[in-house]
Amino acid sequence: MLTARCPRQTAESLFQMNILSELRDRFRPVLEQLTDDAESLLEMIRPSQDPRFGDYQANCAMPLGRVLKKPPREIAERIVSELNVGDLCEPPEVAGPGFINLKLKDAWIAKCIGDIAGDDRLGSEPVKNPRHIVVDFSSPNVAKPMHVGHLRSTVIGDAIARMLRFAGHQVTTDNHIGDWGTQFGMIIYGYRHFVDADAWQTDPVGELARLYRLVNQLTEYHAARESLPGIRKQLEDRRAALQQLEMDSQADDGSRKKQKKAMRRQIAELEERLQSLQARIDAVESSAELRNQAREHTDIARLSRLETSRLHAGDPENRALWEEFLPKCLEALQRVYDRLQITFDLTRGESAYHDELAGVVAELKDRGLAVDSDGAVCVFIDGNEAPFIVQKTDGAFTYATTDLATIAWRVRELQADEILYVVDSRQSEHFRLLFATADRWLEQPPSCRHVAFGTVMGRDGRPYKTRSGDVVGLESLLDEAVQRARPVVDANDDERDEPLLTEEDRRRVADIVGLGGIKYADLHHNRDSDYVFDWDRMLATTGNTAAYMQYAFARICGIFRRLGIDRSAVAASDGPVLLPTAEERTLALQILRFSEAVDDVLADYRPHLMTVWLFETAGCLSRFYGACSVRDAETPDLRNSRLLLCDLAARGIRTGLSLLGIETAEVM
RNA sequence: GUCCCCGUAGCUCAAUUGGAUAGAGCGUCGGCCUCCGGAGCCGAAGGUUAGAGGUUCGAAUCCUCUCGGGGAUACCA
Repeated sequence: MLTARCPRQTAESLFQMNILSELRDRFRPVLEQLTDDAESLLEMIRPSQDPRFGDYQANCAMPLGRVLKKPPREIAERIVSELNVGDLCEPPEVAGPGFINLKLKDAWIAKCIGDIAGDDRLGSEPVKNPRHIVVDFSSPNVAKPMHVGHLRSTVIGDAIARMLRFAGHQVTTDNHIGDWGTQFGMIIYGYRHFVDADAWQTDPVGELARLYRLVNQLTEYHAARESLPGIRKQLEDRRAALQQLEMDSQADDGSRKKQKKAMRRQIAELEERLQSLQARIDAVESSAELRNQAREHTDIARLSRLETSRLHAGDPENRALWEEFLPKCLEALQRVYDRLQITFDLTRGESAYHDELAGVVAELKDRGLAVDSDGAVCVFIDGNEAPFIVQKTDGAFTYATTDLATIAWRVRELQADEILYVVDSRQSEHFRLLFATADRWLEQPPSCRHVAFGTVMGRDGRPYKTRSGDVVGLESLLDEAVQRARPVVDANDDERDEPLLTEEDRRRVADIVGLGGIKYADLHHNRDSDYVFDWDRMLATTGNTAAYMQYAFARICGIFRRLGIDRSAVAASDGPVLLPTAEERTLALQILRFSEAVDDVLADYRPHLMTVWLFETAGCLSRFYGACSVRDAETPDLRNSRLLLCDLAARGIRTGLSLLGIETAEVM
């Protein structure tokens, strides 16, 4: 099996190397003769799950059989007889109820490998109709320190933005930070009453975080004390009711059983709430200082809300404090983003839209979309019980109003075609109402999409917290990741006869492995399921992890280094692509599927489909190593061909990881 | 109460959105090799896809009900 490599493609002559698209192009004219709706049937051409059924399969004969009222096998035979795929496939086979199985010719795979050998995009073609897509992600509240909850939005949003950009879309990443909300009133109040002047001088951001936590704690303390008697009463009532029910009913019928069950659950919930309220109260009362502060600031909740509304009303002193606090908060955020290598084109927080909110509400009312209801201004969307509140009884606007103003701005100023919100799935109702409102309000509403994701859980199956029950700060999380990655890096290098890494190298590699591990663990889960945060699995050197993938890359680099061969020289050389073994063929085909992986991710914004490709590629690579020696290849051509496969696999892995925001190291 | 999501191997997750015999990793057990980076490769065990009906050539996936878990639910963002 031997095929001459095509002449190098120039950068200008972009070509397509997407097997699925190619096959669909071949099927299209045939299917168009049979039906008006060829496109939906073309979707049914897909990679085979089982290699026994070839490389790809077309499942369109069965549904077509129903429409045309003919046996599906007969239709499949007809499609096959009219299909022109002789240059790329072995003769197609019809199997089962009417599956058409397609096996690619080795020669064609080899030719395609030759075509993409010099291509940095591995044959992934930029989209023909680029759109302007705003990706709204991360969006922390500035006065509060970032925590593990912000990680998913940040990592998933960044990966999606990178891939959209790679695919050729115009992308604007926008960090819609919370820089105008109630938390600012809280730190203003805290600053006025509790600031530690020395701490403020040396570590302003840390001091602001402390002030926020303090005010929050005191506020919750008073709220807890206030609600405690009510909860106790409820609990007693429930317990009494349950007892009554148990005495009344000798014979349990179904509904009574259910009632009791519901009651027990309510009791358990109340007990839990009572416990956590009590813990909050105890935390304050066990410290003399906090006890005093609580006594002196009984009205803290109302007063800090007042600070917020003063800020919004333009009070010069509060405004000055805000101006002073904000840059320091942004700096702290930037530190985290720098470490994660995440950038935003825009950081337009809520404050940027403040002046437009009154206009938004007025316009909604004029258009009859918003109405007064119980003193608040609301938009009601059919089919939703909950209102979309754009102005509260006290006259303040809500995040609903801000989000509407933001959409309008993005359409007006950015000419955005599409907006993606990478936000926790718990906010899906908000977005449903937001999008429905925007659709009715704007003349040319953009296409909006809530890219939702689940909660980060601990190993106990509950939301990830520290042992004391606090949320985990993001910076300490990143520190721990790097710290845990270091022994893994050390162990690998120490095993060598001659260690390759300097102290500085090791630090850098630990950074890459640790931070990559955190990102990869998040991204390799289907985004809408909750996922369990587990250090050991995250940094494992086996299995579907960043470390394993980074290792696969470094291993190839090591082979080239040991053989004294420059990788770029291999990609640029002209020589035949040879695929004599099953392992070489499988690896080659897998490499050609890179562009499918990019398409799959973007079809529904699911980065985990890229990790699937990466993991399968690494698997193909390992099997290839086992079966095919590069160094001891029988002929120079074969060796060169194998080097080319190695180089392409390495570049595929590096590119795939980089689209997920994950780095690689040539030596690790 | 209403609405939304979920339930797949011991554990963590997939399953190309209705396709063929439900797949990986970890863990367990058993093999391989003087192995270019073994962080490897091959194999085994492990499943009534929570349960019951239904739709059709075909269901983990769609519909109905039951059980179990989570979330949202009028002025926090």
